[in-house]
Amino acid sequence: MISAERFRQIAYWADELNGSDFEEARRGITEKSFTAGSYICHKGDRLDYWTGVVSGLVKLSAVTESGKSVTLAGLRDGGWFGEGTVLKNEARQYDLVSLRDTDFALMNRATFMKLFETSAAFNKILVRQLNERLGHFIALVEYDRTLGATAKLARSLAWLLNPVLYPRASKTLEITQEELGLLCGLSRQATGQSLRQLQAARLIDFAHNSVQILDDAGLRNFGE
DNA sequence: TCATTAAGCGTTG
DNA sequence: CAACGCTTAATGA
Repeated sequence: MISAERFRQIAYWADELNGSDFEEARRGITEKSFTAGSYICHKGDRLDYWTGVVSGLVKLSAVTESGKSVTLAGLRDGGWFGEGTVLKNEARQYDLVSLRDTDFALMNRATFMKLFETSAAFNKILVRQLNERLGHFIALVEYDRTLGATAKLARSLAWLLNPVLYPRASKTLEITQEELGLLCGLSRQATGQSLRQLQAARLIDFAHNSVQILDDAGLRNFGE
């Protein structure tokens, strides 16, 4: 269980819930840490929690038939995920890997289902998240086939700044080029090169350990 | 063949 | 000391 203050810190949606729902949610959440490089879960595992990334960086990936790993999404601090899996009460369909030391907030399934069945505000939060993620996965279909390296990077960056999934996110990301490469399926040097291209196009700026987004619409539409 | 990558190394913040 | 840029040899479409 966590304090009300802590709850507000780690869940951007906390204050959308009314008093009793707020309490219900708060009581159902615990925190857990993972070190860099560890698997939070593999495909097929059960993970019966709605999960928030408090701090750190997480990769959501799948393994193709040919055996290579494909990243489906990156999750940064402030993001909440797994609502689809908890709702359907099924095993995870993807691998979840922490790219750095990461702290998670976990809402247990009983709490999640109770809120789902009784709280309109909670449903509103869920629908908003699911809808946004649907858009992400649709974009992903063309992503791998048609887009070049720089466009891939541009889309990944745009998603890490998604205002619905990360309403509190600043325009500056603290992330290394290697981590960024892991997230969008690029090597370190390809990532660096693409960053320079996006900078030349005035869509971003970057320095050691950080990327600043200057034009999110431009990033989303890059390469069209 | 041409493009991309992992590995190593010197430099930088 | 970790992150970055650059070179090189290997790899693969």
